[in-house]
Amino acid sequence: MSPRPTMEDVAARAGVSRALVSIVYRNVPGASDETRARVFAAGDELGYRPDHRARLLGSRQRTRLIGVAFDVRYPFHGDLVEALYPAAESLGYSLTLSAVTGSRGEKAAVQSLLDYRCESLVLLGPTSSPAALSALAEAQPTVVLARKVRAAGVHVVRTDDAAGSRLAVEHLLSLGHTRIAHVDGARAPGAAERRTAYVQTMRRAGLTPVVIPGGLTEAAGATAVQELPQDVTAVAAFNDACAIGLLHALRESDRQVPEDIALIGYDDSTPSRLDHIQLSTIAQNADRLAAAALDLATQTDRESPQEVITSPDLLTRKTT
Amino acid sequence: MSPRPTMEDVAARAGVSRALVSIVYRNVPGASDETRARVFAAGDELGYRPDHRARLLGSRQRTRLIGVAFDVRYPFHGDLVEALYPAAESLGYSLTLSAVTGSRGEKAAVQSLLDYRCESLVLLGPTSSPAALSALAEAQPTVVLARKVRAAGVHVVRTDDAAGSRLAVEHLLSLGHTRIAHVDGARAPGAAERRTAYVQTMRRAGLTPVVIPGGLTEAAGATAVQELPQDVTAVAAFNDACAIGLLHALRESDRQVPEDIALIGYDDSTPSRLDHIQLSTIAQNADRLAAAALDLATQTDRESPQEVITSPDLLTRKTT
DNA sequence: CGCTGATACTAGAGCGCTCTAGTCAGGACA
DNA sequence: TGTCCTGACTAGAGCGCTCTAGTATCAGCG
Repeated sequence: MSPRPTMEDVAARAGVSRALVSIVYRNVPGASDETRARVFAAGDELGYRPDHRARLLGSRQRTRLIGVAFDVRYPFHGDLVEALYPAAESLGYSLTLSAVTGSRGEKAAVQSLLDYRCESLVLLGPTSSPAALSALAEAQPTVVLARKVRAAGVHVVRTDDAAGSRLAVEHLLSLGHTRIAHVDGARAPGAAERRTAYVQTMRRAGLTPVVIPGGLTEAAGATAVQELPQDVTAVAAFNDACAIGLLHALRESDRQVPEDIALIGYDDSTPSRLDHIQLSTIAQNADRLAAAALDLATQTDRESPQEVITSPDLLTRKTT
Repeated sequence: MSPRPTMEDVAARAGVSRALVSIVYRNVPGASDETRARVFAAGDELGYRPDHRARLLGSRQRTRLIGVAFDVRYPFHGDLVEALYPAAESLGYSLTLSAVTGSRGEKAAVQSLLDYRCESLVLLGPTSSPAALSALAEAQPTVVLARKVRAAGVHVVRTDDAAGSRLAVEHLLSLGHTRIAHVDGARAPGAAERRTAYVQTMRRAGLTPVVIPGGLTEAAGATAVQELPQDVTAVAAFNDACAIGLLHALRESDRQVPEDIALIGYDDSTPSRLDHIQLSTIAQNADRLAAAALDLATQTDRESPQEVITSPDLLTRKTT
């Protein structure tokens, strides 16, 4: 295993100084096109790649590194990470990931990001206290993605729960439904907003809201079916899991979806896409969220922590 | 934003040299207990954390850094990453992650790991060619996790598909089934091994194997139901998706699972755990895989690339 | 002919660590 | 007294870069 070539090696081979190689590889002005080509050729021949660590160490102020903490257990975090990469690249930043797992807490994940001296932090659905988040924000720009929090100095990017709920109800209304129930998410984050938006949208349409206590699990959805008034023709559920529970309970009691009852979920989770489920749902737009998060993360003006709220999208599948 | 404290700051505050602070923080011999305590106290007061980048740069040969490339789209990769963290820690290594996404290929992911000068590479279910993998293995120990490949110099850690298939069939046999069919995975990776093991296990039990062409999607499973002989009382499917397709098609044709037909999948995927599915399945043991992968990754003797095959576990839920 | 101002390039310090090769004090021993 | 440890600590080079402050060369110009 021969040691990897360094700038020195490339410089020697190209017959220039180390500094010039640096100039060429950083793509900054100060070298002729001819020399650039020669340096790159030498680098390629040696299989040279700049050492990221040394590069970061050397660059005085800006590391152009953004730390991302995500939870491996949430598929949606995967979608966000996927969207964050190109967003970071287009801003000239690179990403370093740190996973939160069952056995590795958020604190450990964030700490390892800080050890890499990230310029800013993007935390996906963090569960830390507002105080802990504020403490992080003091040292570097910190963006909370996909969770609603109020913490001093912390930027927040999330989707508009009220708008999503409205979207779901309006979709059902546009399909001609008038007896629309909402199975709520109890005290889950976002449940209150979705419930309120449902009620308001119904009222605005001159209809009577019917809120049925639910929860964020399939079991909760299945139980809620028993509370469903007979005349209800459509249900907007708090989330996909709840909707799927409803779906199966309805099918078991021989009610056809969407013929007898239309059903819409919330989240666009993986199960919602299964062939035999094909749940209509509300999707958060990962690309928009990612772009907004990185915009805030790279914003140097640290005066005003911001809250960016993006609107979700309606995904009609086969249950409406 | 005051710059983060460095070793110099800690040294000054503790009244010792920078080198001694290094000794203390690396937890190596060469400092008295009393001084250790004083240095740590000074560090804590300043909120000092060693700079990971500088640490890696400075340490001549060994970076004790393992690069992990995973695909954000596979929940199982999340399980593996989760298992890798503690495994790495117990060996005194740290992990750096790089995600493969729809828009970010394996090559880019691996390249960024190499830019961090990882000592070795662990690739989760890589799709690169054996030649490309071999090329990587020339520069540093490379472990392919959860994919069967033959590439020169590359370590492979995977679960034993044949054993898993055998486990599934033996489970059905132990339940008293004798007419057991296998819905296969066509040309999917692992399908041949699982099919062969099924056939052998059946023959060894003196039974006639029934292999039905399937695939790795729900649709494939649903279609396979039509090919199912009437007298079959149990099915071992290629994977969970296929089994779930079977499950729904069976239910639609009013056949009860497990009463009329028992069903077992393979993978322990998220949908298999859903309340109304509760699919019995074969699970890969992430902890064992992770431990074996890191064992190989940190093995300095590079003479013999190894293949470690761990055995999977049977998970009985409600379909058998 | 010197002066200005590019452009192309280089020397060398410095980033925050690790690590080798020390120094220094004190104790054991002859 | 001198020699040889040993344990505690330090000086300083070096890791592979970046970046400031240069130098060298040349064209243009009065």
